[in-house]
Amino acid sequence: MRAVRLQKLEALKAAGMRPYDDRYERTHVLADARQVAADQESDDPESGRLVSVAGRVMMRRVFGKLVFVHLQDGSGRCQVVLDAGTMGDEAVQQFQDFVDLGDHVGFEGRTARTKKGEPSVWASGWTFLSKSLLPLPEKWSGLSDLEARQRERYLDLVSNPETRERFRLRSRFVKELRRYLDERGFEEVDTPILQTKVTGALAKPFVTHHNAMDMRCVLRIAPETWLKQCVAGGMDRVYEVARCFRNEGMSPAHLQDFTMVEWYAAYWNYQDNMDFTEGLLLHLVDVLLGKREIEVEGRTIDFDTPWPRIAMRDLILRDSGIDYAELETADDVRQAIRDKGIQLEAEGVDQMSRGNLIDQLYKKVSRPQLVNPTFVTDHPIDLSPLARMNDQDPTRVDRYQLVVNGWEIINAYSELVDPLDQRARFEQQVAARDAGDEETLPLDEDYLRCMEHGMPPMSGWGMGVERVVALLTGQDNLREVTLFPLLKPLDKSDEPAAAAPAAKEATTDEGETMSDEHRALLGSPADDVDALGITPERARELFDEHVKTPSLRRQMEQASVVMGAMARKLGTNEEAWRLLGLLHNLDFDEVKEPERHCLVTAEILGREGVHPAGIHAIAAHNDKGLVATGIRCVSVIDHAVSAAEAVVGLIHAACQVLPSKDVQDLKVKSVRKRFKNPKFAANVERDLIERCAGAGLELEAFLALAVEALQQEPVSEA
RNA sequence: GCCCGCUUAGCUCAGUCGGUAGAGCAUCGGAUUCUUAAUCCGCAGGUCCUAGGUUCGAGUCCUAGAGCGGGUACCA
Repeated sequence: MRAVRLQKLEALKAAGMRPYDDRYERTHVLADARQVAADQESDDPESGRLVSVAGRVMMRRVFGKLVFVHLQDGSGRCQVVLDAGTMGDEAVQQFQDFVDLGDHVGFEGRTARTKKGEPSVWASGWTFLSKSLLPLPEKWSGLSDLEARQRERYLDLVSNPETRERFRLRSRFVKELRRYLDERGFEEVDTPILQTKVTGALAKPFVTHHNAMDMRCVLRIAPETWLKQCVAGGMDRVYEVARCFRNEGMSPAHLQDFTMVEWYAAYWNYQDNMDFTEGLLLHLVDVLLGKREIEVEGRTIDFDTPWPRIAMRDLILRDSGIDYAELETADDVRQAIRDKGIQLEAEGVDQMSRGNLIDQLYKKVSRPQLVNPTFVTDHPIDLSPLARMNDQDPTRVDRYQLVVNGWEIINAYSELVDPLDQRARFEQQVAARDAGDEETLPLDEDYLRCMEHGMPPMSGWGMGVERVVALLTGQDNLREVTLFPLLKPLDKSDEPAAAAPAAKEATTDEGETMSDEHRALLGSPADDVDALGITPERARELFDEHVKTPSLRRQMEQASVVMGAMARKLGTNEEAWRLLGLLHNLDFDEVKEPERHCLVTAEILGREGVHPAGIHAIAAHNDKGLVATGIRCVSVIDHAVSAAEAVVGLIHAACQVLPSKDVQDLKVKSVRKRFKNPKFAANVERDLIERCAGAGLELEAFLALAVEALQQEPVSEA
């Protein structure tokens, strides 16, 4: 079909037309042209307006020398009629010969109505604007495959009007929200997305690397603390439409890249906040929908105010019969939940803190029941490190969440502005982190300093834009209101797996020293791993258990340091790379046969559930034993492990010939010289070091990086 | 993470018990000056997601993998 269209493209060029024009002067958008045609007194083109319109050809019906075309632009659709009598045989014939569904075409003509009364433009001439080479989706069903609709959203937008409407509503929603806030004295600001600390929420961040500053950065998970600093600076009311990123599980109600609106207003508390919020959202619902009831998943949601305000304690008491105010410890709460026969699905219930248990209980028994907008207020203090403590009850905070249809739409509080209390809360967070809680806030001295300079009382909130828009448009999946959600690439050519078969092929006639079982253990290469699948603590235990020789221990620790430096340089997962360095020779003390070296490590790490790419990287560094059977360096990590493990040998040897034997006195230049001298430390495999190229580092830069890393983080032989 | 499901023509979808892979729309050729998912006649169009396996024979059965979706867990 594409070939046919390419032929047409050539043909129309040969006929002197331009397949891709640069502009077209429109007098009317299609919806307006159609309206003009509908409103005119006579059906007759003679009495119609002379107009020019443009759009995509969506449908065509041919009656010999009479052609009906449905044209679509951003405003809608309008029919265009071409007839030989008005336009001439040749122009109609050329249109027939050259134009396909999907092409963009401009028409001049007069507004009119057909004999059947359809408002139309009676064309007197047409202009080619853009040739399409690929066909549109089926005209009646449109594009329905969800994956295709996300990968090729433009086709979804062209062929499914309801999709177009949904995104139009999202756009209007944000515009109207801005207008509402602007009119009430809020200033819109922009705060950093790229930052050095995780602040403002409890979530795992995306980690990246700043090359010029050579430092770890994270993408923001919330703009909260920046906005409060704006208020401290005298911007009494601020807001931001903030793209935020959270590196957490995906679900219909969670995106990793999403839009949150936050605002803060000085001198308000959370009660003021609720009043304001009710007015704001009701206004948006009225303006955007023109009605206050909507249907989602067969349920009716009624936005009519006032919305109930229920304290979390009362809510849970109502729904489960448990009054957590009477339960002082986590164990008491756990017991009460068990006594009521309530089953919490969450993992780690046995270790959960009191606050977390209450939160889980709420999510289980109460939140799903909340269909109409409801303010859930007065949360336990330990889940709200940035919220103001309640004056009467120090175990809870002045906070609310707005829940609609079981979704948390808004999270708000009277902000904590007491620097001493804030510091204590941060310290609790740090303690929780030390106790193993992964999602805690780090102590933020910059923010505390701002607070110590004085912050006015204030209240504000964060609202998930996608969630609200999904609600208003009756969608149950946030991807339906995200134009281009993240999808895995389909193009297999750029995946590392494509390179692996080549390595396999090259070795078919070589010795088979490895069993299939072993081969299976060795994993598959990948440029990076999100998580190695082993904790640092466990890696250290394995290290202590298997590696006894002091020099080997030193060598592995140094390799770990170098791997860490490489990861920072390359912007990859530093922790995983460090662990690979630490574990790469795990079996060296225990395995005597060189060809079995790494296989035992692979077995051990396989049992520990280590990421296959990591096992592959370690296995690939024993080129003496395993290269014959096909395990060789393919990915970035593979090359990095080899280069790191070899370079520490060279550096150690170079240190030994220094008078002080101290790495601090080692010069990069001398390491470079030693490298070039094959007689120096002859058993250090230079070709392994050169694998740094495969990790994207030039030799000289890599040597410097390794030396500096070991100087900054010396490893003693103990 | 774990569990379940889906993947067939450009699009929307059938495909029986394991026995020559189908329809509609779109495309291509033909008829048609008032259609509204036009109609009528005809042609063409396939990596049945990928790789293995079982079988005389696999879209169909088995194994592994990929993409997507759903559920569940995690998630201010």
